[in-house]
Order: sequence, then structure tokens, then C-alpha cells
Amino acid sequence: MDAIDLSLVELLRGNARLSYAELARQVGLSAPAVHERVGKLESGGVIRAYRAEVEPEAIGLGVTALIGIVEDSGGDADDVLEAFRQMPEIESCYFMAGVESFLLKARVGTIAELEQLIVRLNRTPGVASTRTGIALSTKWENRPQPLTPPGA
Amino acid sequence: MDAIDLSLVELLRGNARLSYAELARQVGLSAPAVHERVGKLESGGVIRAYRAEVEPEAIGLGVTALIGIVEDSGGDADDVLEAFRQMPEIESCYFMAGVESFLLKARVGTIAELEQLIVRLNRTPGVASTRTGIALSTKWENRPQPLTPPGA
DNA sequence: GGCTCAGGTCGATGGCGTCCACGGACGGTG
DNA sequence: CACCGTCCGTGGACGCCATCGACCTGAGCC
Repeated sequence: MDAIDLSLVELLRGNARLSYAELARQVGLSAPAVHERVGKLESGGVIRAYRAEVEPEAIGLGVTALIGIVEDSGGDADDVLEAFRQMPEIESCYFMAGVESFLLKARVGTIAELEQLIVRLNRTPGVASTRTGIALSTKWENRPQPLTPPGA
Repeated sequence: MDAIDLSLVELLRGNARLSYAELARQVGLSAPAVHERVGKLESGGVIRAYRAEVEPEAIGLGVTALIGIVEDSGGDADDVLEAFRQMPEIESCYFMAGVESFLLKARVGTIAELEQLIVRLNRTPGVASTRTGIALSTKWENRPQPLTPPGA
């Protein structure tokens, strides 16, 4: 992970469809060299995926909610997690410090679907209670921040 | 936005670096046709960006926090928003229903940096108080959910 | 019917991805 | 010091891909 790798990561976070030739020009290496570096970043787990970022409303997912989960004292966190994983509406899942063990970001089409999701969550074994906040609008999301090399 | 557009979006959400030729094979059109469709999806705002998804720890951003913001009664939400926008640590920003007007997802390198960020947030004009939760681990994030055509 | 337009296919061409052989820099070893 | 792997890069070659223009086809409308 040197400065060139960092530049490549930053370039690809900004635009994942840049060609290797273009990346090569930007970092001052040849295309095969860049190809190899990016390959190593991928297989080394630094780059996890390349994703198109889509306007959620355009694909019928207009409702965003953030849901805090309080765990049952007797429950097993792994089982709860597995149950969450089965629910495709849950886009993100964080294990949190605090009373609410999990924070979920969910995306659904309608408030009715959100209601159904919350019911399902509350019925899930290991879940004691839920607390839902609705996002009225998303100002921005997953904005890449400029990379400062570790130790700068 | 027909079924083919939806497939293209779904394919690109899964892997943004697919070639037009490969997309064409998957949806059963010619490459130029796919090229034109994807171009329209981009310029129509359905596809907002293509991003590489990076392991945050690998680029020195090991601490994830979710911060709720209570607004000052006298403040202007736009000014607050603009102040948030200037803080690169804030990756996502939702305008919420409820007492806490905003929910922020922030990513920093160390707890010390998080402390500094919280101090800056509390000093921001228009911000009455903040409430910070720390993510101990990210189970998953921005998982694309299977697309169901609107009305299915 | 015949016009027009949207949206597709086909063919050509220049650039790109990717494989391979080669070469210099570096560090450990007789 | 000379020697020799190893790492990491370059340059060339070749086939595939992106992209443009020309043409085709079906739907909607005078």
C-alpha cells in the first residue's frame, strides 16, 4: 500500500469505470502495471466491489429508515444477525456500542412495507424492541472522503 | 425504464466494471444498444456514479460513528447543512423526522479524531446538541437489494 | 398509404485489456 | 565484490471492446 496504490483507490472511489489506460496516465505507470496493482488491491481485500450508485426513488425504493435494535437478554447475537441478513430491505447493519446493539439502514418502497418490516423485526427471536427513524430526505450518502495516507 | 433498463441497473449495482459487451450478452441486446441505454440512465439521473467500495480500515478509517443532531430553534437548516458539507469525515447525511433533525454517518481514523469532530459539530451555529453512537463493527453496508419492478 | 421518430442491428476502426518476455534495482550470501 | 533470486516495472503483440455511422423496422399519426 504505497502512495500509488492510494491514488488508484482514490481514483476508483471517484469513478469505478475508469479504464486501466486512464488510471495509468493519472498515476504515471504503464497499463499492465496498473492492472497488476489493482488486481492485488482486489484480491487483498482493499477493494471489495465496484458498484453503480443508483437514485433509490428511480427503482422504487423511496423510503429510507434507520432502525435501532435492542437485544433480548437471552438471545444470541449471531442468530439475530442471520435473521437480519435474510431481510433484503436491510442495506446496512452496524453492531453498536450502547443500549441498541444494532443499527440498521433499511430501504423500502412504501410506508406500508416499512410497517411490515418493523413487525417482522419485532417478531424476530432475540429482538426485544426496535426504534425507527424515517429519513425525510437523503442529503448525501457514501461520499468518498479525500485520502490522507496513514500517518499524515 | 423498462425491464431491460432494470436488469442493466441491477447488473451494474452488482459489478460496475462490467463491459458493455458483457452487459449486452446478459440482457440480449447489441453492445451499442446497451451503450445508449446506460448513457440515458446516467444522464437521466438514475445512475449517479460508479464507485469502488473500499475496506475502510485499509485506508486508515477504522472508526465509524453515527451522530444524531438536534437543531437550535433559531438556526437555519441550510446553514447547518452547508457546515456539515464542509466536513469531509461526514460520509452520509440524512434529514430525519423526530427530535434529531439530522443523522450523520462519519468515518475517522481514531477516537481522538472523532472527539475533534464532535467538538466541531457542537460548535457549529444552529446545532443545539449531538448524540454519538460508535459502530463496533460493520456487518455489511450498502448491500444492493434485488430489484422488484415498481408494481410487482 | 406514406411520414416520422424511436430504438434497434450491423460493420468498421482505433483504442484498450491482457499476456508474455525482458530488464533494472535491491538485498542476502559465498 | 561478484553473484543471484525476487520484485516490479516496461514494451510489444494480439484479440476483444467501445464507439461511430449507416441502415432497418415497427408504431403512431396525418
